[in-house]
Amino acid sequence: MDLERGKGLGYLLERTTRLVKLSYSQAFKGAGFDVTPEQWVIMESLYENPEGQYQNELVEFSFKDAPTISRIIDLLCKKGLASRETDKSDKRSRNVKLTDNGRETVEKMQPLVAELRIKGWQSLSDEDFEEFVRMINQVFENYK
Amino acid sequence: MDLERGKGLGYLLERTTRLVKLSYSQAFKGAGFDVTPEQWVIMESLYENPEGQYQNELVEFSFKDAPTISRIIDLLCKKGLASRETDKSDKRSRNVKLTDNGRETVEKMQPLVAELRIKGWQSLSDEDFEEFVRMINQVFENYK
DNA sequence: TAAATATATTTGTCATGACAACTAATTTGT
DNA sequence: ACAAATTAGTTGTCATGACAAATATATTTA
Repeated sequence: MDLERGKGLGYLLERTTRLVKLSYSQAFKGAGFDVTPEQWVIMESLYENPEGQYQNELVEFSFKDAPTISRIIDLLCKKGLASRETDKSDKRSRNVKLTDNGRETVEKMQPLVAELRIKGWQSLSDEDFEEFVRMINQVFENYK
Repeated sequence: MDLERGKGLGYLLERTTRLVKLSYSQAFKGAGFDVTPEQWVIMESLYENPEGQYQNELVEFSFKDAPTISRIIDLLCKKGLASRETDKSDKRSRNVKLTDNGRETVEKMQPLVAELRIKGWQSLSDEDFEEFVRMINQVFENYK
């Protein structure tokens, strides 16, 4: 890589992340799923939490801000993939759950996502994976 | 990192990239520079190419699409940091250059950017850097 | 050379993401 | 108990980014 052009880490991270997202996005669309990668991440989290999650939990989990999460959930609800219910004991909170349709969609998408994840690691070893996770998390900590 | 939650590579890349961009963005703002990280990347490229660059060159360099680049340049021009001139021999092409003010701004920002780049690599060795570049570029190739 | 293609850029639309400001509900401090 | 502070979520605004479609100019090809 041509790092002498001074583009540095941010450039590498940014263009790769953009490509990964694009790849997921096109694969989803190509397989007939009207779901963005961002929506997928939320759906996966909801799938693993069948009792539902409060929006602030999703905010914490995703490192995105509350408005962003609010709008992603708006879209999931509009598409009938998730539902929102005001909490009985704290009327500020809204519990988000997948609908039956949402759960089915996650299950149908899982094999495709598994494939895409494998694709990303081609030509990289298990050790590489661990190293990569260590380093990217160090970078994350460095900017936190 | 809690990878068993199935978030995979995309999640790691995405949240880290978002944080890096946020960190740059806030540092720029805090230092009084009204420049986004995306605008900075373009400005840096233009600084290294004083003869100017055509928008399609910037598209290729950045891996972004033409509309995105067109709009980033709109903003740079609006802020008086860059200028656009229709090419004499090919009236479709527009040559983009930094203005004097744009060049000065780059020079003033450079030390801050250097600091931020160092910050990102804290606790990581030179070998780490090389490994990281190798791996992230492999991931990039895997999705290309 | 005229018609078909290709290229460079722009405009429109939508989703994401950051920030500020707002509403509504809950908790704290006195 | 009540005013102040905190918390959960929403709405507005702007920049970025992807995609589709449009415009304008160049190039190719029949």
